[in-house]
Amino acid sequence: MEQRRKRTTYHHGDLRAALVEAGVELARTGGPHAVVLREVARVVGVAPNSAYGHFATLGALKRAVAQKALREMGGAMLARLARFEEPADPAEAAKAYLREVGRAYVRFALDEPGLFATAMGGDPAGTKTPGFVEDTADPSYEDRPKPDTVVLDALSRLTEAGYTTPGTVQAAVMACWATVHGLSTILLDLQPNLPEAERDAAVDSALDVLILGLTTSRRQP
Amino acid sequence: MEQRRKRTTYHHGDLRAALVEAGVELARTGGPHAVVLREVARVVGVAPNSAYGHFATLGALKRAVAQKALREMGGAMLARLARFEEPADPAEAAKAYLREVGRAYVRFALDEPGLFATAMGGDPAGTKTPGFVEDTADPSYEDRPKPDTVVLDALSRLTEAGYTTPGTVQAAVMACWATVHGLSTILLDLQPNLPEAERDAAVDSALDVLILGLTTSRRQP
DNA sequence: TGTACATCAGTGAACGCGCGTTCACTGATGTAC
DNA sequence: TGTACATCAGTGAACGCGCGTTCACTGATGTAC
Repeated sequence: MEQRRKRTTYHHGDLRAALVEAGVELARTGGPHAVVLREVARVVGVAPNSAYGHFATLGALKRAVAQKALREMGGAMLARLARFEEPADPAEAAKAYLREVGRAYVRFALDEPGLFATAMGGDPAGTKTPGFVEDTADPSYEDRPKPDTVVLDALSRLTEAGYTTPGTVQAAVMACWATVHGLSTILLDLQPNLPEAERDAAVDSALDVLILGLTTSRRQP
Repeated sequence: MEQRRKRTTYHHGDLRAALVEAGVELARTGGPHAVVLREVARVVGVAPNSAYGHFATLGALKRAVAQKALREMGGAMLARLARFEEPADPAEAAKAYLREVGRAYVRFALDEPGLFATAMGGDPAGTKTPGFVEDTADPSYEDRPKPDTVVLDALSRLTEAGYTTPGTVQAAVMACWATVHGLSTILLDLQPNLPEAERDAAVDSALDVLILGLTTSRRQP
């Protein structure tokens, strides 16, 4: 809590980025609630008010932190998916890929609960911030999609495999998202003490139901 | 914020219940974050420290409030379900009932976002409270199940209708819960501005996928 | 190459706030005789 | 029925805390000549 970096130069160099980065680390440990202006400044080793040169308000800083957390989640999912070996059969591959995307989503939530809550937490009582550019074009974002992009990608593969028609993708997205997001928040907030084995079984069986529902024709045979 | 009730007697009568009730009302309006000891006391019209006669700590009060919110959710779901007209065919009835349970869950979340967040919010930084009975046997709770009981009930009806085998109920619970809870949190936190029509469509199609997945045999035909 | 000066980036001190919790207390209540 | 007194339930004032934000400032930087 009182770790602070030494600094030799008077000018920092890139204080804005340092503030956001410190905010992300605080969020990682303690969730969005832990992103507190004075603590962020303390970690960076800078006066409490120096953030006002770069952010109009704490809310603006928190929004930047949330953006970064969201991208870190997308990046983590992508990294895991890169290691995924696809089945030969394209239909099976599409299903297995979607399952893996679901697992990756939940895994990030469980591994990084603070960042997950920060990324997903709604607008954290932040007000509008006129005068400051909100969605900074951070070059480090480019290889890191938002998680919903990853989910969408998996669904379009399912469509290509002939399972869902393009018209129903919209609906399928919500079903997928609800399942993985629901699993994540339930396991984190409501069932935090579930043994690991049961947890994994719950995730897999919920994904079973999801994929079965997505790949079964709407008209019963 | 500064509404306070007048009180004629020095002794309150049932201050404990009044504090919890005031807490629930604050949670209804502003979520768990709004349940603040001094504000609760203010609303009841009592000294800020008087709560310590009934709760060891703010955390204990918040936990009581969360319990009550959870029961209010269960009650609201039950009230809606009582108005539900079942199809004649028992298999269809079981499916339609589950769908209605899902709708009731999400509806409560959308209608009472503050209470929903309070009921579902994990342990809100509250510590253990030795010396105080935690799960008070409040008689007003008896007709109000917890929401998960309602979901479980719907699933056992599905089992009776021959859709799921008793062994897979555990798994089915998680799939259901994830869908309805995920829908709720997504629509509240991540997509708060979705038009009502699209929102309802999203809920229904996600429930479609869920029910289809639950009622389709695991082995593809 | 060296100096003057405008601009920039971070500082130091202070503000007012609402919070949870503590302490010693006092007014009201109910029971015993 | 009336009084004494122990118990109970809420009080008043204060504590120390960390917060977001403001103000006038000063040290460092870069550009013009």
